Amino acid sequence: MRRSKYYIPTQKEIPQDAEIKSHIIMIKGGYIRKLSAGIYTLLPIAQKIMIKIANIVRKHMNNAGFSELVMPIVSPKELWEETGRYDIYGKEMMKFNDRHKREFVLGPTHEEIITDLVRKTVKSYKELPLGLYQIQTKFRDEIRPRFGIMRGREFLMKDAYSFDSTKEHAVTTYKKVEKAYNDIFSEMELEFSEVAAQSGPIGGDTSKEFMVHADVGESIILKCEKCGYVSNNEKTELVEIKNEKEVPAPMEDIETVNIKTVEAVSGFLNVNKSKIVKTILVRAADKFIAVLLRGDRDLNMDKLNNILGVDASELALEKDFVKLNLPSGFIGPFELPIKDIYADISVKDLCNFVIGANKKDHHFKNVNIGRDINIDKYYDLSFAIEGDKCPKCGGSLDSFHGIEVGHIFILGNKYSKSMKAFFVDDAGKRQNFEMGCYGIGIGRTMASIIEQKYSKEKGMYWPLCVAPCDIDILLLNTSDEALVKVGDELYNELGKTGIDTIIDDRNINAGVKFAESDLLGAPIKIVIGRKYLENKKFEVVYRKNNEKQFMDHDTLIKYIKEIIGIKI
RNA sequence: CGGGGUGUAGCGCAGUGGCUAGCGCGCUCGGUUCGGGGCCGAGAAGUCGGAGGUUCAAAUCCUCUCACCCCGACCA
Repeated sequence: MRRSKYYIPTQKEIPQDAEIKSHIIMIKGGYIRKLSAGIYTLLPIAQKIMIKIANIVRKHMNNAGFSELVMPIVSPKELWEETGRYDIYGKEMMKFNDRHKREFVLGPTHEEIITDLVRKTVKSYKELPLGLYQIQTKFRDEIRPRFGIMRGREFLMKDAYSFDSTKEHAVTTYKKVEKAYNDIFSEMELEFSEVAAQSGPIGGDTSKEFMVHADVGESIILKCEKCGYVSNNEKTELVEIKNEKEVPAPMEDIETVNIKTVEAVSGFLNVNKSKIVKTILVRAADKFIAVLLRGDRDLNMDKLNNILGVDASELALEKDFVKLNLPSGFIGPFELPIKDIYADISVKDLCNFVIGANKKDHHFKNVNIGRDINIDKYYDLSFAIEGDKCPKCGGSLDSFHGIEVGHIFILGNKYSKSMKAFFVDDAGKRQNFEMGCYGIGIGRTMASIIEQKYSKEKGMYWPLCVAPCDIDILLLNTSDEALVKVGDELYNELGKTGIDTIIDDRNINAGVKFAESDLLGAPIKIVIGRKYLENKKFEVVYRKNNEKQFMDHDTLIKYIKEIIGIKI
């Protein structure tokens, strides 16, 4: 295309609300425009990239035996009530009424819709396994959309669903998708990790996340340097958190006026946070429980919920403390009027520690388990952090940030059961489908590529398979007819071979063209300036390695075909 | 949802009671430059987020409201 006729509304200023690289580049480079919080228009170059990413995903999903369909974005409330997710999904789900006052939702995901479809159409084991996917807009009314399309409310997602006759077959399908995902992200030249993401009731290797390595990633990943075990910090199991043995000192009651937080207690008493045990009051299923954690550890609500066997629990509010007549900021396990106490393994073997005294403005010092308080069982309740022990081999865990671009999951019969989705097996018996679901954020993948491939010095580099165009010709001087002719001829010649070329034929400053070219990130950049007229050599940069070369016409064509050939 | 912040030209911002609201970038026109968002000149462009109030006088003070952004949602 000719840049003069193409729509790429760039801007020089960094938008006020853009914080991360990909967001800044996408706004400056004319990829996206915000319409409302978390809602964006995809402009032509972004749309081209999205289509290419989607097509790579399609190719590998098709290979894995899945068929593409498209489900409606709007679905009736009743379907969501069948699984109970109408309430569980809560405020994230955008709800509205039609003119007849019937209630509908904008699909945040499509398990219910696909299960409904399959239960109505698939009746026999002979039709299984069945794999279906769509590339569809999703809407989730996120609490806090941010980072441009990285965490938007409206976003494009590939979501796939599998239906198998047995658990074993479901695992086979799951493995196929796992392979497909590895191929997809590898093809896009992303550095990523496949990360364990589930330790709950289903257990085992039944859920994995695909994480693109990036400092701005919202997920924290732990990796064992010794055995290579990788997991999301939300899911990393902890077997042991070491505490030093000490000679017990006598317990003391200390006045701590208005000293409420671990931070404050630590400073006031001059003790390390790891020598404080915090008592967290949690409301779970209409009753209150207390959780004991070492002061430097954070409570992982997911782990707690799994242990309690509840879907959700929440921290007690100030009014709960009032109701229970507990002094907020000073509660502790000593004579606590809450009988359900869950202690984290970080508290085990801890000696001479500090706890709240259950008395306003008082803490106890030198508390010891067995002597002052009793704990008969320890649970794994905290987030793993760098330096913790690997649950597999005992090695040390390292941590880094990642962007979750894909998630694969074995669902079992959770949906097929609640929605009464059956098939008849080879023994003539009615069975629930064994399901799996598999997502990839298409827009988020695009943003992730920018996070990894853009640098201030070299500009953006889009891998050929996803690039908004293959070649970017910078025609620096449009008032020089001879040069214009050279540019046009090259542009037309490449166009005829089907190579996707853009030529910057605008009558503007060279600096602007270079700056915008760095934002566009076409893998091959060709510069035609006055220097060309001297020696008839094109300046060519392959952005992947940022190598600048000068070559004559025939060499250039050969070079381009070589590089583009890699793609085909 | 809690806390904080911001809304003034397309974008980034200045303007804390006083005349006709400014600056940079962008845009238009003219000139110049012609390999890293260049330079000179001229110009177009604003219901100062909205509503109400205080005042002789409001972008500026007050109330309400809307939108957007940031932090938090680990507090024991």
